[in-house]
Parts: sequence; C-alpha cells; structure tokens
Amino acid sequence: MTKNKLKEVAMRLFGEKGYDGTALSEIAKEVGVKTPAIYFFYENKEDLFMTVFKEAMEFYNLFIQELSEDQAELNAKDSLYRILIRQHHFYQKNPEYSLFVLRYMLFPPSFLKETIEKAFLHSDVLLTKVIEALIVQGIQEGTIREQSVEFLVDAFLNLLDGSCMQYFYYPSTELYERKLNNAFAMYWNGACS
Amino acid sequence: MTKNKLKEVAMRLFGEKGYDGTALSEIAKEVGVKTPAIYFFYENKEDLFMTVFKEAMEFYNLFIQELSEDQAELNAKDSLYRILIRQHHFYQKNPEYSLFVLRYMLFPPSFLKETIEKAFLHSDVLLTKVIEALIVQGIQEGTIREQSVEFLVDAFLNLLDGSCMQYFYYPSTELYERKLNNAFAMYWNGACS
Amino acid sequence: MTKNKLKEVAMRLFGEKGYDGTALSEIAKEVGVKTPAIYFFYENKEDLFMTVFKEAMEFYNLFIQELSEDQAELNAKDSLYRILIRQHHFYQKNPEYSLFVLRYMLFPPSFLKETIEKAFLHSDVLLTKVIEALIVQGIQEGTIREQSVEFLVDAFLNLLDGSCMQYFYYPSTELYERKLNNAFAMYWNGACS
Amino acid sequence: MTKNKLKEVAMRLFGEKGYDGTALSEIAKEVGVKTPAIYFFYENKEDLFMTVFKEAMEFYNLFIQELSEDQAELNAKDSLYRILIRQHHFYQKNPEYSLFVLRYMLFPPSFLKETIEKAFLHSDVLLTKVIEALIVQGIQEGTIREQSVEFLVDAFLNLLDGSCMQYFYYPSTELYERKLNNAFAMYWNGACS
DNA sequence: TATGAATGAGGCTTCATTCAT
DNA sequence: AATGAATGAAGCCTCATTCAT
Repeated sequence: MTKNKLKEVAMRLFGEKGYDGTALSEIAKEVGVKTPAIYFFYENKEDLFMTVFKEAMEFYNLFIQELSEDQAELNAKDSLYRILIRQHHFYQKNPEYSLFVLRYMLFPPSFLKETIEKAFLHSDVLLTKVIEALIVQGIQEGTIREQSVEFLVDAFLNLLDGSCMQYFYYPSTELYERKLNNAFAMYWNGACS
Repeated sequence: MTKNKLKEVAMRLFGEKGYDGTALSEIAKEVGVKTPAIYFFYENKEDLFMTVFKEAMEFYNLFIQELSEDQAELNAKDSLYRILIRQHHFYQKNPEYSLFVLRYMLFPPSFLKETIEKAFLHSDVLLTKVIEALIVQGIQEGTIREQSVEFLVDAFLNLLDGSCMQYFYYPSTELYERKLNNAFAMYWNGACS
Repeated sequence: MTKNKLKEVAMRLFGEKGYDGTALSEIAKEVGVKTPAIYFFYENKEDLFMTVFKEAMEFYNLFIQELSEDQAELNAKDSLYRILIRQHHFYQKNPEYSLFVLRYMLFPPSFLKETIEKAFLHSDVLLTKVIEALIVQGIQEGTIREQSVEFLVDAFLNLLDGSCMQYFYYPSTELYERKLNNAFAMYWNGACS
Repeated sequence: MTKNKLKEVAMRLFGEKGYDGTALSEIAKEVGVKTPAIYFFYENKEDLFMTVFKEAMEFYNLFIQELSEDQAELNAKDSLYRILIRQHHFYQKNPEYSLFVLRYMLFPPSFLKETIEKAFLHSDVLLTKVIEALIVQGIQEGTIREQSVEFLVDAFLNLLDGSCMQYFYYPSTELYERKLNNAFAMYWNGACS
C-alpha cells in the first residue's frame, strides 16, 4: 500500500529532518513513487503531516494506556520500574514514532502549535493517572512511605522526562541505562524513606 | 551594530522556527535591512548559523561555569537547589538562548550533527564536574548519606534534564515550579536517607 | 446520460471561467463522476470543448433561423422589435449557451481561432439575411422610408450587437430593457423618417 | 525599466490569452528575464494583473475624459461623430489596452469580479455624462429635435457598445468603418427628425 | 461504464546567493 | 556598509492524460 508506505517514510523523515527540512520529493523517492502521487492520497503536505501526527499520537497514547495493564500482579516498585523500562523499549523499538513525538512535542510547526499542545496535554493527563494509581498502590502496600501523592507523582514524571531527554541526548545505550537505573534507585530510595 | 542585531534575531528565529523554517529574508527584515546585507557580515546562512551556535554554546558554558562559583559559602543542599533555580532563571532570562540550545542539542541540522554533539558533550562534562564537587561537599558535610558519588550525580543530572524538558513542555510557570520543588525534595530525601 | 451531463456542465464552466480556467476535474466533480470517466466519452479536453462548441453554435444558429419563421403575419416594425426581444429571451433562457457563445466569439482559445471565426461569420451571414428580408418587407409595406437596405441592415445589426454587449455588461434587467427600448425607438424613428 | 516592460507585456498577453492562459514564464521570456525576477517587482501574479488592470482603467478613463475636451468649437453632430471615431482610433492605436479592457469588462477572473464591476460602472458614469452634455448642446443648437435626453443618450451608448463589439468581431477595417458610418447616420437621422 | 493509481509537464512561488553600484 | 536587480535551484501543487482493472 503506497498510502501506508508514504505515512511511514513521512514519519521517519519528518522526525529526522523536521517539517521544513523534509521535501515531499524525498518522501516520494524513498517510497518509489513520483511526487504528485502523494496528492492522490493526501491533500497536501500539511495533511500528510497531520495524518502522521495523529497516528503517532494514537500510537503513543496506546503505549501509555498499555502501561497500566498487566501490572496488577506486580508490586508498586516493580511496576514503576517497568514503566521506565517500557519507555526505554518503546524508544528502541519505535525510533521513528519516538523521535517524531519528541520533536513535535517540543517544536511544533507554527501552523499547528495549538492542536499539538492539546494533544500532548491529553497524553500527560493519561500518564499522570497511571502513575498515580501505582503510587497509591505502593502506599497501600506499605512499600512507599505515606506522604503526598502529588509529590511522588511529580517526581516520577520528572524522572520519566529526564530519561526521555537523556535517551535522545546520550549516544551510548550502556551509559543511558546506567543513568536510568541510578536515577530510579534514588527515586525509590526517596519514596520509601 | 547590524552584525550583532543579525546575530540576535537569527538566534531567536532559528530557535523558534528551526534552521529550514527560517528565511534569511525574515532575519533581515526584523533587523531592518535588506537580505544581501547579511552577506557583508557572514559568508552564508550556515556561517551565520554557526556563529550564532558558537555564541550560544559559549554563553551556555559560561552559565555552567558560573554555577560552580559563589557557592563556597552555601551548604550542599542549598547549592544543588540553587542550580535548579539558576537553570530556571537562565531559561526565563534568556529564552532565545535556551530555546536555541535545546533545539539544536536534540535536533541538529544534518550538516553539523557531529560538531554539535561534541560541543554538547563538552558542556555535559563541565556540568558533571560541578555537580560532582557539590555532592562530595555534601558527603563531607555529612548532609548526604555516604554512597556512590556517580549514583548521586546521575540522579541529579536526570533531575536537571527532566526540569529542562518540563520547562519547555508545561506552559504554566506555577505548575512547573511546583513540579521542580517536588522533584528536588524527593531527590534530597533519597540522597540523605 | 453522463455524456450529456458532461456537455452541459462543460458548457457552463467553460463559459464562466474560460477554457484554461476550467479543470476537467471540476467538470467531472459537478457531474458526480471521476475525471478519467470523461475520457470514455471524449478524446481529450479539446475534444470536449469542440463538441460543446459545435452544439452551442448549432443551437445559436437554430435560434437565428427561428427568427425568420412565424413572422409572416407581423409587420416589419413588430418583427424587428421581436428580434430584439427574442435575443433578450434567448440570453435569459439560455444563459450558459449565451455566455459561451459570446466568450468564444470574442476570445477563442488560440488553438481554434480560425475554426471559430468561420463559424461566426456563418452565423452572421444567416442573421444578415433575416434582417434584410424584414427591411425589404418594411419598405414594401411603406412603413420604412425608401433608402439603402445595406444602410438599414448595418444599423440594425449594430443595435443587436450593442444590446448583446449591454446585456452582459449591465447587471440590472430593468435598466437593460429601458436602454433596449430606447435604442430601438430611435432606430425606428431614423428608419421611417 | 524591467518593471514597465513587464507591465506592457503582461497587458498584451493577459489581453490576448486570458489570465489563466498566460504563464508568468511567458511574460518573463518576452521581457528577456527569468521568471523569479517578476517577484522583485510584483508580489505575485494577481498583483501584476491588478497593477496592469489599474493602469488600463486609468488610461481608458483618461480617454473618456479627453472625449469631452476640445469639442466646444464643434457642433453636436460633429462632436458625437468624433466620439465614435476617437473610440475607433483608441482601439487601433492601443490594441493592447483595448483588448484587455474589453476582455476583463466582460469576463473578469473570479477573484476580482466585484472590483472590476465597480471600475466599469465608474467609467460608464463618466461616459454617460459626456454624451449627455453633447446631446443637450445639440438640442440647444436646434440640430437635435427636442425630446427626452435619456432616450438619446441610451441610443448613443448602444451605438458605442455595438461599435465596440463589432470592432473586435469583424476582421476587416473597411467593413467595420462602413458599418460604423451607417449606424451613426441612422442614429443622427433618428435624432433630428 | 467507470475508477484507482500514477505520471510528466508545467505553473506559481520562495529562497539563498551573486554582483554591480 | 548596504542595496537593487537578478538568477538557479528547488519546493509545493495542479492538471491533463494514461492504463490496468
């Protein structure tokens, strides 16, 4: 399906080189098609971008939703750690989605700044709920010291954001993993005591 | 004068709209000059960008260096907290520099990916040393529990990166500051106990 | 059915927006069909245009021919006036045909300038004969003063052309009709005295 | 001056081939310049067209205004006849202006239908006043029979419009002139008697 | 009878860049 | 120190047209 190939290639190139840095001709070429063929499937560059963006967001939100599933049997600590690991895996297995989402979360093209901000706030709310539930579970378990939930959630979200940043920032996986583990250990340490 | 104004406007626009999304004509227009005037001061677009980039990095490194100064009189906790606050102030007082640095740290234009990576690793090393010194001080003070320094440094760097991300991500300053304080409190909690 | 609908829509759009200003896709869309369907009925854009053009000319010539019929019982003055009225009615009842004919009489697309000129000269000859017959009748009746027939024919044709122009030029029907009547009255006045 | 050459060539080509039928590249080529040079002088195709249009209208209105001048010494008949002749001369001496004005009076590109209609109504008012003055003069002279001025004005404007149409319609000058003279003679005949 | 998919040609426009002044 | 004039390259997009189905 040309239409899907276009979406995939577009996601990768938009993620790597940005909206303005990606020519439709490049996308077409990689798909093995001439540029005007794009217009058979998408209205224009913006439409292609928006389609890709929506899919990326859906996929990312799906990932967030999955974070909350299948964790019932784990204790809070393992669940939280697993979220970090899953985020890491998500980045590794879906480099195009990840790069795309990160890029346009921070640097949306001006023509859809608002749309994008709303979409990301939505994801943020989803994620916050997932974390909250786990924190509450930890407190009930007794593994997390009784204290303000908001406080614990904020710190964990910061940890996630920091890991996100570092994943794209540090080239070496080893280094990244060490930092990730150390940061989580410190978090858990603070959460318990 | 014109040369500097060009640099300033270029930094802002490159930061806001990206390298490909910024036309030299826009830069010239904001400065109140015609496009060819740029070529009197800079070889070409890349040269202007590189000049701006170097200045941004110097400025950013200066900021990092200043973090280590004037902290002798403070205890470790206050010093570390002050770093977070200073980072926040730096972003607020120098939005153009900050946005530029963040953008090109994560998404360098392909023609200078390597150069930029080196520059950022350099800054990272600088920053790591500053943190390390403070951690060691804290251990010597006895306010930080004796444990692996690397461990504490990694977690603090993660905290800084997370805060960086959130600063640009969250629109509201209040929300950002709450999250920042909560995350630091958790960090310090973990560091002591 | 589709073939005829295509012809109708094409006539209207070619008349309103010109040959170059009308895309085959627009025509197809209005007919409720995809563009390639056009090629099942017509060889290409030119062919569609020519088909439309021929029909418009036939229809217009039919109108001219009808002008000479059913007028036997009327006197010359009424017959001539009736021609003006019929022209007016023709424009009102067949706005698409009229606009099309006017547009391509004055501004033929370059690829068929000659063809079109011939077609219009043919219509002109037809019309001239009709007028001539009525003038002669008028002179025989004694209602038109005896004088050069050519002279009277030329003036009447000018009257017709002027009315044509004004019909498309003036937006208001009332204004147009007043002008038409005044112009004819003056013509008849000159013809008699 | 490239800018003026562009205007001249644009007027001719827009007049001959229509707005959609004229490529900027053609205009540029005839001027001896590459297409993007047009954008140094005009914002875009519409702007070039509008500039040409405004100039054509100004020029045409100037022509109309001049019709009323230098006619004091002539009697009404000669003045009116002279208007027809001058219109003829105007068409002959300024074929580009004339064709352009005629084309866009009848078939404005959709994006400026309203603007153009207003402009032409303005010209129409100007012209009507000129004719009116001459008719009144003729009645005062006693050369025109006393009757409704409106009636005489309408008929003369019809004569002018008819002549306009025929000028562009009939290829042969001789034929055109014969028709013109015959039509005017008939008009004057009707006006006097 | 009609469409889905695709393309070549070409149009409008922007942009970095040059060069004479 | 800066601009007016111009261009080559390239980008987005439209359109007539084709062809397999």
